[in-house]
Amino acid sequence: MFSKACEYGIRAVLFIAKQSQKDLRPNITEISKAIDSPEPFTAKVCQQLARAGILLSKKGPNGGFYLEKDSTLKLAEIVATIDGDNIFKGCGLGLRECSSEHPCPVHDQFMVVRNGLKKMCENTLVMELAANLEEGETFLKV
Amino acid sequence: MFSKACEYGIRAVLFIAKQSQKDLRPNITEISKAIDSPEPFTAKVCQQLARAGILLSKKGPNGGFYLEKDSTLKLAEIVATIDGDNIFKGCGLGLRECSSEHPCPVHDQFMVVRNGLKKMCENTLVMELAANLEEGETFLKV
DNA sequence: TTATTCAAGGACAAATCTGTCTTAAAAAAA
DNA sequence: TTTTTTTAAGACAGATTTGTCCTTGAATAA
Repeated sequence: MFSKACEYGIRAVLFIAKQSQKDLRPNITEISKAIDSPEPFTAKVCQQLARAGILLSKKGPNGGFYLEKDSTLKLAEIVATIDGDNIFKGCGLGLRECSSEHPCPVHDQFMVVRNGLKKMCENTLVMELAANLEEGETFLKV
Repeated sequence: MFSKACEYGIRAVLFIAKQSQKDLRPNITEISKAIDSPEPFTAKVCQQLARAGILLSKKGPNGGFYLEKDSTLKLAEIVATIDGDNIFKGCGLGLRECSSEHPCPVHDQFMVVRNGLKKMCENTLVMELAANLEEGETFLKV
């Protein structure tokens, strides 16, 4: 569904969000340990998210990645930054032009599924998911 | 969402289904022209589907690929054969173990979307999609 | 000011996916 | 039986994704 980069990206952001709620600013080593991901690859993804303004970063001692405590970041923004929005908009069968005027054979069926994914990602707040994480109700690795 | 191989596979099967309804047995050249896909790559995909028993094939003059007219083939079988069933079952964030006992932070939300996709693919009959194609209501290329 | 800690960035390597080419083998038609 | 048409299969090549390594530069603390 999502690329590896996107999976790591979401997991990293959720960990960072959880730490940010505790006024901590994890560095890449801590992040990749917490989410069990390859460190240099995860660094790339976090850098990309920081360039896009999704994450904030601070260099030097006690630096790391963080989010504003009152961030209203949604899942959809992470996905769109890393994987683009083709998953939310593209044709399920790969047609360049697929619309109600020129539909592929599964156009209507896919629209329902894709819109479900889109709505879900747009309605899911990173900070809320991070709160559940904090309670130990959900997990970021294994 | 799906791999290129899977996109071509579905489009190829739908074209073959449509032709089978007319008692025709298209060869690879005709198939890849009809769905606008790279011929040798499409051949691989069709061979894979034939090996899996999804498609039937016949060698020699007037040979080609075909389906039984009363085939009850569903979209889900094509997808599972080419891309595996990870898209229907796997964790959205890539966790090896993700279940209600050990859920990732988006487990419940993804389950809804994934089940929607799964149900849709399991309920969609290739022969019905092919019928709409025949009416010129839907398209397999551009 | 200096040393340390960190993100940023670029070059590289491996693996997978996508796509091509060539040859073999089967089946029908001539 | 021979030729032609077709699928089948394997080796290869390019592109993309995934993952690694090394250097640079910024920021803080000492």
